[in-house]
This record gives sequence, C-alpha cells and structure tokens, in this order.
Amino acid sequence: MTYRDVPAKIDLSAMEHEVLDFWADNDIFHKSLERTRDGEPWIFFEGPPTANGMPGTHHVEARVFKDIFPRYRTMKGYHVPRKAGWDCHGLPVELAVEKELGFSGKQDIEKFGIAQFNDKCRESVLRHVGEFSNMTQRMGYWVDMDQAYWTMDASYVDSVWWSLKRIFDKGLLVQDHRVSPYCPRCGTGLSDHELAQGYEDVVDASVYVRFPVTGGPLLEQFPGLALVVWTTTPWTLVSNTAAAVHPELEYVVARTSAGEVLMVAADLREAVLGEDSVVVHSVIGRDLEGTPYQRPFTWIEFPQTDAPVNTVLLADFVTAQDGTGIVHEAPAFGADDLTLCRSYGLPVVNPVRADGTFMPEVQEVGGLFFKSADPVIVGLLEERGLLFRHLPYEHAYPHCWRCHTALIYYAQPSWYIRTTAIKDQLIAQNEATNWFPETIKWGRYGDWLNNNVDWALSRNRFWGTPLPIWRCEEGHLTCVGGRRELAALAGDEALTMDPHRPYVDDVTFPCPTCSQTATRVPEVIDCWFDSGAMPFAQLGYPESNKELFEKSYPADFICEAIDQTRGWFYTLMAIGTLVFDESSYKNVLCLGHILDEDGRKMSKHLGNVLEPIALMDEHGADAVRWFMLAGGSPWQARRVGHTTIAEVVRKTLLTYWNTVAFQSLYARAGNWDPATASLTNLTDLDRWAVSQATRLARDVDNALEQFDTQRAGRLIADYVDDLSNWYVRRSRRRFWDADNAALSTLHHCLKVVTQVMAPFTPFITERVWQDLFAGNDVASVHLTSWPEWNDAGIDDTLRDQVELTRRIVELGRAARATSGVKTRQPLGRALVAASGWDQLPEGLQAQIRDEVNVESLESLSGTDELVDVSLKANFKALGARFAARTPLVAQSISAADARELVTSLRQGSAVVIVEGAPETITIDDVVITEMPREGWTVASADGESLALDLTLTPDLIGQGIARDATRLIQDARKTSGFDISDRITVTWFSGSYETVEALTKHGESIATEVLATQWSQSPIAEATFFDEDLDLSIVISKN
RNA sequence: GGGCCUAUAGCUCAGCUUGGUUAGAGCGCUUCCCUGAUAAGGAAGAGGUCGAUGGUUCAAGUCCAUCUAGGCCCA
Repeated sequence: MTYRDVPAKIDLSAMEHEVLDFWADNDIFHKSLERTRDGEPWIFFEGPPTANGMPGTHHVEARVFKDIFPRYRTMKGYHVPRKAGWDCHGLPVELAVEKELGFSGKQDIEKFGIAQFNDKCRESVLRHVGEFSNMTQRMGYWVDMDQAYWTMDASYVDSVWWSLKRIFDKGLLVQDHRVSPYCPRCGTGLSDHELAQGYEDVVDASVYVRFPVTGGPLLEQFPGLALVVWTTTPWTLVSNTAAAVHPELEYVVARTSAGEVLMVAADLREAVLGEDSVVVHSVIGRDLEGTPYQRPFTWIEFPQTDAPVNTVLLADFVTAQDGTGIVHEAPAFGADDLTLCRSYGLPVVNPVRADGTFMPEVQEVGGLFFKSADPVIVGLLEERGLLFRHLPYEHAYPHCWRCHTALIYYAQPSWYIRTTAIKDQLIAQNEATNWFPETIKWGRYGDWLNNNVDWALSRNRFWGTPLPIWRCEEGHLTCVGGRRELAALAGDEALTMDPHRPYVDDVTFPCPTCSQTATRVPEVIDCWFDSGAMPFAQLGYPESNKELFEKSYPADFICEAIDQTRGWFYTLMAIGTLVFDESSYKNVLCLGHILDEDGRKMSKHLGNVLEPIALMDEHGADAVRWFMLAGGSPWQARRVGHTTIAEVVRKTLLTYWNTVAFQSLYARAGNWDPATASLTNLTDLDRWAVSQATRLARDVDNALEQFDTQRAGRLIADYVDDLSNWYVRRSRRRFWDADNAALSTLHHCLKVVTQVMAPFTPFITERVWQDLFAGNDVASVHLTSWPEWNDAGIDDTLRDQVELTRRIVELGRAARATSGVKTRQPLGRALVAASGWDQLPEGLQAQIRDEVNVESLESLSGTDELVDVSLKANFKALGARFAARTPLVAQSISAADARELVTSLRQGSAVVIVEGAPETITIDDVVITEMPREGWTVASADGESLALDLTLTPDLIGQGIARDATRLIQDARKTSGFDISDRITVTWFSGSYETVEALTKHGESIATEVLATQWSQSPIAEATFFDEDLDLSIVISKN
C-alpha cells in the first residue's frame, strides 16, 4: 500500500467539487456527528439568514466562522449538532414579492388577496433558500439543511406564540400609542433595530422661523418681539402646537443690525443673529412659560381645549447645542414632543395620512407627500415674512432599510414588549456573556442595553407571524399560546390550520371572560422576534423536544457580523431573558464587515458585490475561507478582492500542496509503504520538524479555544513554510534515497498539519488525507481526532538551535551576495561569531556548511588579529538597574576600550567608571559584535557575524565547475521532461582545460548525482545543452 | 452631538497587552543567487517624520491627554 499519485499541479476548484461528491456519497458530515454522539455537547445556534435575496460574500464570511469552530470542536471530541435555519417572514420578503408583482402599496396587496400574496411570499422564500443552500454547500459549511428550521413552519409559529403568551402573562406585552418611525411606502412602523439599518445622508431644508409673540410682559417691553425657532422638518410646522425652552437655560432678547427684536438662547445668539446683534434683555427659560405666540400656519383647527395651545412650554430635552434653543413642537411627529404636549394636555393634530400625504383638505399642501411639502412651506414662510434664515442642512435621516423611503415619525397604536422592565436583568446577562472582541460588551452592545427602549413589536403587514391576541367587544384580551390552545377555544379545525394570515384572521371564539365574540387583532409581529426565538422554536418547544431543548440551552457559541448587535444578538438575549430568565448564549463572536478593494461597503447600489459562488469557483472555496479566517483580524472591517485571495492560494495552499506532492513523488519512487512509517533513528532536523508539528497542534488548539483564527492561521502558514522551505529543502537528498526516517518524519508532519488545517480548509485537506493517509487510517480527515500533544514532546532547545542555524545561514547567504562569489562555488571556510554556534549539533552545523557551501566552519572569536570587537549597551538590561543613569552607563561602555572590556566580561564581569564612580557590569549588559578586519567578506546582524574566506584553490575551483556541470545536466533532464528516476546517458565535451580536468576528476560523483549510467567525453556535433562560462556542451538521453 | 473602532513602506497588513535605541512581513519594482517538488525559495537595494501635537519616562510605534482624518453604530 502506498500513496496515491499526487499531481504537482492542481485545479483547486475542480478538486473541491470532487471532494463535495465524496462527502455526499459517504455522508461524512453525519458520520462526524455520529462519531461524537456520546461526546460532551457543544451547542451552536445558527442565526438564520433572511431568505429574501441572493447570498453575498458577506454571508460567506459569517458562515466560514460558523463552520470552523464546530469542526474544530468535533475533532476535539465534542458533539456539535448544527441545525440550519431560514428566516422566512418579514417586510423584506413582502417587498421582494411586491416588486415582482409590480405593486406599489398595501392596497394592491389587499386587492390581490392576502392568501394569494402570502403564497407568493412562501414561494419566494423557497426560491431564495435554494440559493443559500447552494452557496452553503459549495463553501463547505457543514450544517444540517435537511433538518433546517423555517420560521414560517406551523410548529415554529406555535413556539413563538407560546413565548409571546409567557411575555403577555408577565404583563410585558402591551398596546400603546407612541410615536415611532414609520414607513409611509410600506405602511408600517419600524423597530429601533430596523431603524438602525437605514440612516442615509440627505440634504434637507433647515429653517429659522419667526414665531411672533402675541402677549405677555416682554411684548409690552419689546413690541414686535418674535421667537426664533429652528427645524429641519418644515412640513411639521403645519401642525405646530407649541414651542419649548429649557427651564434652566438663559435666553436673550436681542436687537439685530436690521433693528428687529428676536429671542434665542443666550449661547446661540451670535451664531443665529450675528455678532453685531445686541442683547437688550435676558431671561431664564422658566420665566417664559406660557408666553403666547402666533403659529405660522392656521390651516388646521385645534379642538376646543383649555390647554395652552401655541405657547411656550418647558422641556428638559431642549439644548443650546444647535438651532436656537427654542424648539418647535408637533406632537404627532416626535416622541419627545408627544410626551411633552401630553403632559400639558395639548391635543394631537395630525394632518398626514398613513400613506405619507397631507389630507386633501389641507390648504396649499393637501395631497402632497410630506417631504415634498418642504419647499412649498419654505416658500410660504418667505412670502409671509416669517423666514429668518434658510440653509441646506446635511444630516443622517432615517430611511426605510429596504425601500429607502424617508421615514416619518408618526403617532400610531402599536404593540410593545416592555423590555425596559427587564433592563437590569439584560445588563446582568450581558455581564455573564463572553464577547469576542471584548470591547463590544461594554462598548457598542452595553451602550445599546443601557439606552434600552421598549420593543415595538407589531407590524401592520401580511407575511409574518400573526400576533396571537384576540380581543372581544368588551376589550378583553386573550393571548393564545399555540394552535392547541386555539383549538380548545375555537374548535378543532385550528389544530391543523396554517397559522398565517388570512386564515387565522377568520378564527373567532367566545371571550373567556365575558363570552362576547373575540377576534384577532390585525397585526403581525416583527420578524426579528422570530429569529430571536430560534433556540426553542427550532425544536417546536414546548410541544415537542422538551428534553432536547433543556440540554441545548443556552448556546456555547454564536457568531454573526457586527450589524447584529442591535439585531439578532439583542433579540436572542432579550427573548431568552424574557422567557427563561437567562440569555441564550455564552460566547459570541462578532465579526467585522467585508469591504470591497477600495474599502467601501459592498452594496448593490455601488455594483461592487462579489458573487460568492463565482468567487469560489475562480479561486477555490478553501482560498476564500482561508482569507476570511486568517487574512487580517476577524473583528475588523477588511478589504477583499481577487488579488488578495489569489495570494492566499499561492502562498499557503500551493506551498502545502507542493510539499504533499513532493512526499508522494519520492515515496512512490522509492516504493515506500506508509504503513512502515516509524519515528526512529531521526536526525536533529527530523526531531525538530516533529517537535514543531507538536507545537503547532498545541498552539493552534489554544488559539482556536480563544476564537483567534488569525493567530492560528499564521501559525499554520509559518509551519507550512518551515516544512517546505527548510525541512524539505535541507532534506532533499534523503528523499532521493527513500530514507525511512525522512519519509516517516514528513509523513507525520503532513498528517498533523493536514489535521489542524482541516477546519480551516476542509477541501484540500480532505484531498490530501485521501491521497496520503486514508489508506492506512480513518476514511476522512474530518472523522479524525485533533492531533495529540503534550509539552514533553516539544523541544525548545532544539527550536532555538535550529533558529540559530537558520540565522547563521542567512548571514552566510548575505555574505555570499556581497562577495560576488556565487553559492555554487565552494569555499574553504567561514568564520562564525554567534553565541552558542559551536554547541550546535554536528547535524545542524553540517546544514550550515552545506547551505553556505563551505568546507569548514571556524570560530571567529579568539582570532584577535583578524577581528575587531565592538559592543553597545543592552538598554533593557541596564535600564532595569540604572534607571535614570542608563544613558551615562551606556556612554561609559562605548567610551571604554572594547577589546579590554570584552576580555574582562568574558571572564565574569567588568567595571566601568560612571561619573567618577565604578559600576560593575556583566556580559548580559552589553551586545557584543565581532567584525572581521579588512579583506574579509562579512555579514552581521544583532551581534552575530559570519565571515567568508574567499581564497580559491584549484581544487575548490574544480569542485565549483563540477557543481556547475551537475546543475547544467539536471536542468537538461528537467527541460527534457525526464522522470526523476530515469537513468540517463551523458556525453560531454569542452574546450576548456579546467573544465575537462574537473569533469574528469569528479566524473563519477557527477554521474551518480544525475543518475547517469553512461558517462563519456567525446566531440559533439550538435549540442543539446551548452554552458558558455564552462565552455561545456552536453547531450543526454534516456536509457 | 454621543459611543466604539481604525490610522505603521506605493498597496495589504503584523508589531502596541508586558516601553529598550537599525520598526517588520507579503505584494509590486531593481540587481543578484539557489533550484532533482514548487505558479516556489533566498540575499541586497529603493521605499517610513509609525496621522498631528503635547505629556509621562533614562528611554515611546508601544502608555496617557488633546486634536485631525476615515469607518461603523446611534441621535
């Protein structure tokens, strides 16, 4: 049994498709779950993507992270069930369908029929789920899509109803009238977390408007006095009800250069009225209460009331930050306004209809969309001499997160969950949650909790979980906790009904309190509640899976991008706390966003969206995965583009693959059976590679434990590089001879690296597993256990020695480069000055000789006549002891005679004079650098040096020629496309005396090296290969 | 206006937790070297006021403060 043939070149994408087939045919995912069935559970909750559009590359990002940790935990022996989920309800789906059908609002839907419309929504969801499934499968995200939960399933709705009833029973689900952001286009209110997604920068008119004072003592004193009021929503002036000032702020009456008397907050006078305005009176806000003024438009009549309509009110929310310090109040269109006006008993007048247009009977602006009324209003203000100033004002204004219509703050009846009642509990739950990165916990998310407002739950829409509240004519409310309960009240048909609109709308029953007929309220709920209910609703709890649920709550791990802080992260925690008094997750990984190559957010509008399947088919899913996991910090926004991903392939994946291909090539050439692999008779370098593999298994384990894929990725990439560019490079010859220790070592190391890489890049590692390991081992790398490690198997001394070896080699190469003597030309000796080099094992010293191509290494120390010694202070060591005097000590050290000082230090310690006083220093307080004197080629770094003796003897020159010739023949073999084990015939000819001499002398060893069975010197008519410098022609042929 | 994050080479990013005197890597560029797996690898070079200012310290890319710019989130 030997390895499979591993081609040097690989089409990653084609390979991945083969691997996908292998997994499917052998059901590897389910086998991995089966294998860990008795393991400790590690609970993962899948945040359901909304099935309302095509998946994007940002979906791949989150899903890569959702995949790697379950895979890793599975290898560690945990049982990690992974149930897929699809978020089916909600406005986005409705909007997509509306667009498809060419609808422009709710009326169209009602005309079309709710049942038919919802059928279309269901179809749309199914279609998009198909797209998500394809992408999920292609990227190798192992999640159980056959058992997926769908938030539109009847059993799911049952669970959601059950939880709503628990909340209702606690008195936390209530109806209230409140101003909330409202989309006139979609005809629905938006929750705060929806609002969060839709701010757009717009330029609005900002106007400073005169409100002429019509009474009070100030008017008598200053005839013509007017309040100056600032607003960015001129259209709300139509329903102006009052003006508000802060009770503690100072206000002034000022005369402008034009001679007007106007009132503003004292701090804003200059900004609003100009530097040349003159204060003529000052008053504290409190004293302005009740001052009457003339409102700008009188098109709307107020109902008869004793309340102080169109007077100055006092409000704490007024500031002198911007505007004028006097705030225009329109209670129908502002939350603060409504609260304030209500407290004064003022009426709420609302001339704007649900579709966002002014009532037709309103003068001038009747029928206009509210925003379109702005220019009309501004024109009229101007005409009437009420406009003090008019400026374009750029600010972020909330827009509907899907249809981009400007939202209107609008008073309407709505159902709320009183999350403010459990705020302290939420904060305590957050305290117990581990956030990665940690800053989110106290920053962004903590802030959100601290500023918690009640959750506006209801939506006046069609495709959603119906709010399970029935109301009778007497106004009694019944919250129904599932279809079974509904059947008990309304009859058995309810048991099997589709619990969506319009069917559920037709169900009535006698009110349990008064027996009057109860009908369902018309609203559906915010789809964020659906997804937040997934911990129990995915299992149909409590109707079914009671035990399973109790074992799988809360989750050990959830992961989404940062935009979910106010979305799913919040609803999940809030619902968990509301229903079970405990948050539903313990660890949460919060990812940064994926940006395009120019650092812009990917969006359809900008046309910079990377289509995920195309991306994966071009570069390979593994490459995309590796980029997401290891290319930069997961919790930071990152740029992604083709060049970055292509680099991943070249640097990491292909280096790994080539090492595998190398192992396979020589193992097969040598008929090596991996079953005979044994880590005995290892060289120092072998032991190093094995020890480093063990270190890798340990360090990647620890990094993944802390959700740090970037660190883990760097460790893997570094090890792959070490293996390929140091271990293999230095061990090549042993592979040519099918050396068992070398093949066993690389076999072992590749196995470890394949396993620790498997959660990152499941495809290529699976392929490698099949090629090298499956024959004698487990059928799939994803069914293996994490490689075992213990600290005893990790040799730090050896690591340090190899690092020193590599540093010296590096110096050798640098010296070679500056010497101008190319590396193929052997040199007699190199002189080394580096602490500990002479204690290096002979095997490692041989590596240095070989790599630098010198016959011997000698110590540079002690050859005083050849070497200059210099030293400088080790500030870290000195600083600890001498603190403020450190620079003085350093000065003394550099002033002292270097050679004497070093001699003394090498014998133990030395004394330097600092400010006339002696100070004892040791060898650790300095960095010694030894430099050869003139005439040597030397390289030096960090106190370590290597010098080359450039003396060339005829013998060395001959060896150099032999090596050049070898190189020429090897190159010829390769160009001719010979196999590495082909035996050849070489005929050579040269007109150079030196070349003939060298090739004659070294002929036998060259022939062995190049696998030549025939080696002859003879004139050549037509040379196939020729080297000008050597004047050497050769002809080779396969035997 | 508030909160959080970010700012290091032409580009993409490490390093900052724990301060130490020549600030690193990759990509790209120039020259050279090595090559019996490699679309690889190595050496040298060009390219940095580590966003700015101030402070703490013997010593600041690293700690503190303020500011500037960008991003995200919220008002």
